[in-house]
Amino acid sequence: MKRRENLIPVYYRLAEDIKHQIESGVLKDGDLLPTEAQLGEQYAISRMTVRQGIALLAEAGLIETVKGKGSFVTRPRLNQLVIDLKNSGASADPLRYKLLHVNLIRNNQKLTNELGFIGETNIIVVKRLMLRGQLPVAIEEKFLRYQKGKPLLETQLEYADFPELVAKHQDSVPVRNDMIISVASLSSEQAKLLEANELLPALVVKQVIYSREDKPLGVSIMVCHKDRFELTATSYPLSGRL
Amino acid sequence: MKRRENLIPVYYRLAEDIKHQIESGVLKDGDLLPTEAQLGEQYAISRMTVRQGIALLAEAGLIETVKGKGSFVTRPRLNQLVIDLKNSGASADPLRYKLLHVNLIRNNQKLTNELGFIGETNIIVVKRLMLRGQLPVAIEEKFLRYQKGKPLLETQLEYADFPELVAKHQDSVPVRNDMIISVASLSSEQAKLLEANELLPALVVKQVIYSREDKPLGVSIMVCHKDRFELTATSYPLSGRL
DNA sequence: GAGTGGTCTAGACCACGTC
DNA sequence: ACGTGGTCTAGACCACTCA
Repeated sequence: MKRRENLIPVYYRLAEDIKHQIESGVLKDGDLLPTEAQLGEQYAISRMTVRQGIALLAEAGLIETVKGKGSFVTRPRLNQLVIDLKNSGASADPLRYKLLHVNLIRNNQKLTNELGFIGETNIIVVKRLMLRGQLPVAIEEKFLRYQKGKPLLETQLEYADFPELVAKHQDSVPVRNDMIISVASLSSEQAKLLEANELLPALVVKQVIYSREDKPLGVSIMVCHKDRFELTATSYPLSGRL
Repeated sequence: MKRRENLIPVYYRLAEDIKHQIESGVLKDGDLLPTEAQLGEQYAISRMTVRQGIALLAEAGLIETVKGKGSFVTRPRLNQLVIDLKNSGASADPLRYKLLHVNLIRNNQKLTNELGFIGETNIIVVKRLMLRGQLPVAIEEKFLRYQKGKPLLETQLEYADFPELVAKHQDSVPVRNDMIISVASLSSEQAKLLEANELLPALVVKQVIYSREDKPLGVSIMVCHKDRFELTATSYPLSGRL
C-alpha cells in the first residue's frame, strides 16, 4: 500500500516497532501478538509482508510463533552465547603467529585412536605459537589427516585459522566444529614456550572439526596463558541487526 | 505448481537439495547458485517460494546472497560456536543446586563500581553451590541490583538459571548476556567448598546481563572445579534443522 | 541497459489448535 | 466450525551490479 515514504523496508519497520514494544515492557514475556491479519490491517500492508517482519523477530529470538495459535513474546535466549573465534581474545593488538614445526606422523595407532582418526595412518601435526606483540599468549597444536595432493602452504600455516586450514586441506567438506573448554597446569615445556612458570593454570581449548558423516577431520588444542588470553562470548550478534 | 505430492514443503526440499550438493562437494566454496528465476523454473515453483528456500540456506550459513549479483556458496561459519548453558557441563546426571546464602549489601561503593552498577546503593548477593550427585562441581556467585517489590523466591534461588533470575527480579528487560571465560587458582575458601586442594586451577565463567540501555542488571561468577566441569560449544545448532 | 536479488501485493488452500 | 499460522502463486516495481 505505502510504497516509498522511506528507504527502509516496511516489514523491517514493523519488526522494529514490535521489538521496541518488547524491550520497553509494553509487551511482556508470554504475551500474544496481534494476528497476522490484524497487523496487516494496522500497518496497511499485505500479510506476506507482515510475515516477513514476524520472521525477523522470531529469528532474533524475541518471539515464538505457534501454528494455529499465534505469536508469543519470549525472553531472549540469554542462555545461548556465541563465541566468535575471529575476535575472541583479540584486543587492541592483533595476534601474530609463529610456526614452531610441522611433522608427519606415520602409523602411530595410539595417537590415531586418541584423535578419533579411525582408518587413518598418516597424521600431520602443526604447532604454532600465538603472540601479542612480543609476548607469547598461547600454544596451538593442530592434528590433521594427511591428504595426498593437498599440500599445506606456508602462508596458510602461519595465518589461516583452524577451520580454514581444515577446509583447505581436506576433500571432505567440514560441517561442524565442537569445542571443549577446560583447565590444566602448564607442563615445563609449555611453560618455557609461554615464558611462564611451570604449573601455572592455563585455559585449554580443544576443537574437533567433523565432516557430514561425523568423521573427525581435524583436532586443535590451544593452551592459553591465564593472564594473556580470555575467551569471550555474547548472546546473539545474531543475524542482521534489527 | 505441484501441490501435495509430499508432506514436506517445497522450499524445504529445494534447500535440502542444494545443501546436499554443497556438502557432497558438487557445489564448492565461492560457486554461484542458479538465479532465483532459474531455480523457480527447474523446480516448477514460484520465485517467492524459491526465495524461502534460499533464505533457509542463508540462515544456516551455507550461502550468502548479494544484491544484484547472486547467491554464493560459503564455508559454514565454523568460527562461531554456541555455548548452551542449559546443557553445558550437563552429563548423565543433572546438576543440583545448594543455596549457601543470600545477602543484601548496602552502600558498598567499591563493589558497586566493580560491578558497574552505577547509581545503585543496594546489591543482592546470592551464593550457590552446584553439585553432581554428592560432588561439588562449582561455586556460583550472583550480584543483582536490589529491586523493591520484586522478592526473590526460594524456588527461583535454588532452581532458576542466571538469566531467568535476572529477568524475574528486574523491571528493565534483559537483552544481552556477555561472558568472559578465564582461569584462576582456588582460594582456600573456595577449595574448602569444592572439597579440593587450595591453588588448584579453576575455570572462571563471568556473565554480565545488560538492559537495552547497556545498563548492567546482573553479574554472575562461576568458579568450576577443573576435573568436574567442562564448558562445551558447537558451531550451529542454529535454527530449524535443515 | 540487461540481469540480479529485495520488496510487496492480493489473493488461495492447507494443517493445526480450540471450542 | 472457526481462527490461526504455514505454504504457495503470479504477478509488479525497485535498487544494485556489471558490462
